[in-house]
Amino acid sequence: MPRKPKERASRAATLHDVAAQVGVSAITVSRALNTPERVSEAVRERILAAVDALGYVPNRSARTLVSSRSQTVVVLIPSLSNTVFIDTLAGINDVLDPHHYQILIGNTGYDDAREERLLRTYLSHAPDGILLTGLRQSDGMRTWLDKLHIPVVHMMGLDPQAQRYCVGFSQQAAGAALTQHLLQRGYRNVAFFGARLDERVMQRAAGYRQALQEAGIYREDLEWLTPEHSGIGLGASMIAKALQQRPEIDAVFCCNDDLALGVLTYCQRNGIAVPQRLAVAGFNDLDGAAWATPTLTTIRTPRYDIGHAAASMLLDLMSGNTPAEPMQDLSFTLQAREST
Amino acid sequence: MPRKPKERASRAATLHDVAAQVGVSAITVSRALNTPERVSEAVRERILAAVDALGYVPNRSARTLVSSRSQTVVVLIPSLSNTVFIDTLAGINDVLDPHHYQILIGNTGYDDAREERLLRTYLSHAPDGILLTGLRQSDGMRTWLDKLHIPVVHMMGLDPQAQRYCVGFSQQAAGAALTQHLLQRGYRNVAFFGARLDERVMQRAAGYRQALQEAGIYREDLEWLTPEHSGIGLGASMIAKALQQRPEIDAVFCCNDDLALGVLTYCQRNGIAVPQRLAVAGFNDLDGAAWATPTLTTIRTPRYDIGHAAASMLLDLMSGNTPAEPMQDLSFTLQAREST
DNA sequence: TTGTACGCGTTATCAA
DNA sequence: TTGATAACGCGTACAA
Repeated sequence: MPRKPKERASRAATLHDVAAQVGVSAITVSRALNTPERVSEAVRERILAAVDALGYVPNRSARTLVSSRSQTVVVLIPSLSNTVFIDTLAGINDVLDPHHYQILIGNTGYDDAREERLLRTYLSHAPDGILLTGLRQSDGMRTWLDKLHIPVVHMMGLDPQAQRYCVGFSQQAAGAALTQHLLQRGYRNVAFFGARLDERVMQRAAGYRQALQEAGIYREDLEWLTPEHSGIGLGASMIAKALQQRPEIDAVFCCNDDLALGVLTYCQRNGIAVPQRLAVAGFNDLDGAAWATPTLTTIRTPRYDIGHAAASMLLDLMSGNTPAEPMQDLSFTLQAREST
Repeated sequence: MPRKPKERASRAATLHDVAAQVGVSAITVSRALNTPERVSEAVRERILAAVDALGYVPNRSARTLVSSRSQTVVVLIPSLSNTVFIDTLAGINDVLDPHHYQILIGNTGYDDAREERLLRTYLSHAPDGILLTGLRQSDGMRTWLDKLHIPVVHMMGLDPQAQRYCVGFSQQAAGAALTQHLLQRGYRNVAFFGARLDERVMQRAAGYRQALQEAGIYREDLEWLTPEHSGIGLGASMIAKALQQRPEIDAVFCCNDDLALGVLTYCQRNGIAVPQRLAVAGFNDLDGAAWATPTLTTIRTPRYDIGHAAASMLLDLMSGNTPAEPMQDLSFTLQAREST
């Protein structure tokens, strides 16, 4: 049955509206917009004029429905207020934007249940690909993902079994490297401050333990772990408590720079000499680390590159290719500064 | 003609697949998921089991297409690495999430052309509502928006003509208030540091000028404006240059806290006494302001509340209601601390 | 409570 | 270069 145009109050213009105005068929308008070279220049110009005049905007839902390609990538990250993931997003965007992929950002809030809920919701957009943070997704998520045959790349960490596509670096190796640096500098009572205790923090803690155990001086009672959200204030209160409970500590490995900046502030306000009385190290090398007083020793993480490489790998997978290397280790750099 | 199911390799499960498995019609499955109370419990349970077994995920495109409601809201912000907008997003999310609206985040990068491009792209999702940052959208954007009859709420600033829906506070009044605070403290040669020079920064500058002009001591040559991106490093280099060019300045109004923290760092490293030799003030009251040495005087901005209120207003508009108050002034607070 | 018929706006396919 | 036709997967309207 031929289409009979409905007389609704004022709906958005469609391809048919543009086609009617120009006096061509809808498919010609579609081609004028998507494959302009396949439409004569005269017609094309009249079509583009009509598109402007009517304020026509293509309807992505219709396109997705019929072409079964959404040109959409879902990215799940734990937090929007953490520079690390924003930098990663920038890398992702720089790769996908030129290819006209839309990015749907999901903020999991470091919450596994929420991550699973978000994923299910976002799957309804029929994304062409998915980028996930970390590798500790629940079995439920794995099941959904396996059924849908949508390419997935994991960011930040590495898969010990190398069974999934992933781009990142060894958080544990980085934790060990930073701890060894402290040991080399002569510190013996090295504390570890961990907040939020997500996958990556716990891997850094594992690296810390490993290095101290190898040196034969690991002590469980020099670890302060809290599920609280990280922040400068938290770092300040943690060092206050730690110095009271274990005054012998002479160095602190903070699981991120925010905590470390809090420790530095506390030391400055309380006349604790850094790095003489206490060495302080952070993780990530945020903007503030190089500007702190004293400047902060930390681990520089390749987060922009991780986003960039993960998106590139995903692009490859979405084109039906198999990446040569399913696991990319982008490594890290020890940034030694005044605080140690 | 009745639908004939295609035999494709392995597509995602559809309502029909679930229906076939259970032995009911597709519409019954649809009802079981959307209005469960209208389906008998026995059938519903079998349907839910089949949904799980098949890994069925509803197709949003199809739903949007047929119902002409996308349950989607587009939010355009200038930057993801600025805490201000992340906090705003949190407020938006807390309102829209419970109503099952999806948020599409567009990052304009403080670029008007990019904002317009992004908007056009995102309009293809047929959003039910739009949240924009600021009020300086191009004429092109206004035209598109007017044609589509999609509710729009502007965030952060206020419309002088009160012709558009907006939630924010007067950036100019805040700039004036902070400047008056410096004058009250006895500072006379008050400099202004502006970076990136977006709409809001220029309004703060206008407030700064207004206050100094009212005091009869405005000097054009104490303004340092740069289109560069803001940052701690930039603040440090700006104060270095300013002190060299105009050694008489005794206070600095930085257009945001990042610049101000850079100024503080520079002063600390160069033995410049704050606030005795130089007063320093920022804008926004970020986490670091209260932890700086000395603590930083700044303007606390209600950014979470702005997001919350803007989303609430949009929700109202999307339901077809007309908000009682089209313009909400959420005001600001002067946070006086040690640096002044 | 359940089902049938139809169309949402677009593109793939095939034909002219 | 252009067009006719048929889907894509779902919800609305109506019927049983």
